[in-house]
Amino acid sequence: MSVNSEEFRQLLKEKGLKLTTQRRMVLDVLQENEGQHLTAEEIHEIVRVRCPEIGLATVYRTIQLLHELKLIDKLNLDDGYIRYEIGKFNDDHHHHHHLICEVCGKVIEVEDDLMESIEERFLSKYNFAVTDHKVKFYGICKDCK
Amino acid sequence: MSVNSEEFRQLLKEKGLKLTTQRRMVLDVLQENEGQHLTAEEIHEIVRVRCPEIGLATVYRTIQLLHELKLIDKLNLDDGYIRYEIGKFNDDHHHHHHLICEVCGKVIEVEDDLMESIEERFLSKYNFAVTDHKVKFYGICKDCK
DNA sequence: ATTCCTGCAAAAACTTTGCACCATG
DNA sequence: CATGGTGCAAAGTTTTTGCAGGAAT
Repeated sequence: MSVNSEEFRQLLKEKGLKLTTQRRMVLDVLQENEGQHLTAEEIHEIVRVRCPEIGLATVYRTIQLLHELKLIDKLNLDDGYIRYEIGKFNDDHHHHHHLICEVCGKVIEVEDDLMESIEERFLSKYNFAVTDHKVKFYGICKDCK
Repeated sequence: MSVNSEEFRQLLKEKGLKLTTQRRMVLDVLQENEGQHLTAEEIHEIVRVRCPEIGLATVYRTIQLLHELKLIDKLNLDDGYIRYEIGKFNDDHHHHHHLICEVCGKVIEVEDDLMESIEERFLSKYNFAVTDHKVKFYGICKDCK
């Protein structure tokens, strides 16, 4: 499920990169906060508890790296921040979507593969081979009705 | 299809706002560039051809206003810009999705209502009433294969 | 040792705000 | 002529970059 230090070191090695305390800690924070949608600033604040000297720039650089390594997923909830979460699609493309309540702003995560039939249709209709998707549904959650 | 000056004036009046040359021109540009995904800066440059004295700040303010009036649609292609396009969902919720090619970056627009069955499912499964959605599919287009 | 990384501060990029003057209704 | 809008410039935010010192292999 989660990536241990040796696996991480190996992934970095393939790109000629090194495993540093800072990289390990940023990944740890993301892994420990699965299901959260954290901004760079939020990640920085959490990491700083254990590693007070870490700079925000390093967090930004690490986040980009983790995204390139496909360890984390980027998402945009239209609030002016880019948010990140640990990638759940490591285990065989099990995507999830976000239901965003327009009243309370709550974000509900949904695991669902219903999108697959649509993706097949795009292949036959437009000859476009979908490899990933990002879906946001806006609406009203059960508590706000 | 497109919003004329009187309709626009009426929409503004309901909010106690005035119809100005600048607002009319920004809306014109968006309407004339249907299918494009324009940034504030791009809109500014196009409007400036006809109205050289318009300021970028006015474009930003107008864009926000048009979005509140639901005349334009906001979209994010993860390139660091917020982009806008004339809303096609005026005519009875006929949404469209974006197919983004990971090789050439081309954005293909797709009109499709296949999402409806999924939305119905969210209602029964999560009691979440979807009112809107934003969908981006990433993949490889036919030209890049 | 060499190469890569980090922290800091400065810069960049995008967007918002304040204010005096101007335009609309 | 009252109210709201505009342009400009300044300030705000979020993110990126340059560089000298520090850490990893």
